[in-house]
Amino acid sequence: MPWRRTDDPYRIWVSEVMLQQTQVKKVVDYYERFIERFPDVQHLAVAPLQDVLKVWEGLGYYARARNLHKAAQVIVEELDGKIPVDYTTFRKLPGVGDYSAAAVQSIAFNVPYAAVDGNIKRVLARLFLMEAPINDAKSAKLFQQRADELLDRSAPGFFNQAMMELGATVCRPQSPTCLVCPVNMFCEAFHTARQDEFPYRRETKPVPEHHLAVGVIYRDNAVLLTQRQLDGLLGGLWEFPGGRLAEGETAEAACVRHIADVVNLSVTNVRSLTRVRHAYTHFKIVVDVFQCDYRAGEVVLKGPRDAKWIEIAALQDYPLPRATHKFLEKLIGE
DNA sequence: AAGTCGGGGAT
DNA sequence: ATCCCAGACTT
Repeated sequence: MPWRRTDDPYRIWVSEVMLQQTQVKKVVDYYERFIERFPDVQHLAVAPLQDVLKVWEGLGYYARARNLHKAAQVIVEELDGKIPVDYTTFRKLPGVGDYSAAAVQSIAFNVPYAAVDGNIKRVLARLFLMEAPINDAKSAKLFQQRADELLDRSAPGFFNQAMMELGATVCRPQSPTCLVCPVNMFCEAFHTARQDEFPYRRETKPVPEHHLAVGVIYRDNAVLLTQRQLDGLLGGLWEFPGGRLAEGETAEAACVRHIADVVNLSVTNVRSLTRVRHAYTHFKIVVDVFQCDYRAGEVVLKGPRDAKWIEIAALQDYPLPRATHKFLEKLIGE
């Protein structure tokens, strides 16, 4: 991992933010490109948010990028441009929670805080037969206490990384390889052959599926792209206008209706392009994509933060959601 | 304490 | 299909 070969606290911080709820393999390329484009906290602080989102495009949880950007500005403006060597100060920065504060402070500065992430909770649950569900907020304090007790205060960064590495490679969710585990002699689950029962999890709820219709509106050689508000789902990313189907409504009718509602345009020659599916954390979507031609009206936004007519070739300059990328190729092929 | 917020690899 | 990932923030 490239962030293991540096002692630059900025780089270690960036890696820890990217690694939130994201697997190492996925992060590596994004990390390399991010560091190349924003090599230090000053470069990140002065960069336009759109540039940061473009580099983050496809990594998900875009609030991480917005918070990282904002935190960099706070560091430059209020903290002398240096990552604070202090847990409490660093923890106050936007996007820095208990885990990231402990990880960065311990790995970059050798400050003795125990990090607790998903991997470590699983390792602890098995080591001590902890029945607290690892996906329940009520369990957090218990796992933190166990981690605090176990922490090697002479080498906290090394210890935290070793615990996570153990969880990622040996003490895996399914089929842990206990026979080659370096700490199996300490593990209560292994001693009682109950490693497959742990960790406990609280039940998760089924996710609903929504049906959407969006329209690619052509006018001269351009199409209309709208930007989402900065807060909420996919904040700051660009997309084609559309929305959910009403009860009993056809996708085509919903497309025309939402275009009238969201950007105040009337369109004509509506033709179906394709259908894509995508899964978010709390719901799934089926999106019917239409192409259509501008007929009349002036763009007035209800919902989006901004809108622009752009040429198809310029789409690659904008941060777009994965669901949009799923039909972009068909659009360019036209 | 529960809900929101992406995307993809592993199984 | 389902799980779950080097979580943080809002309500």
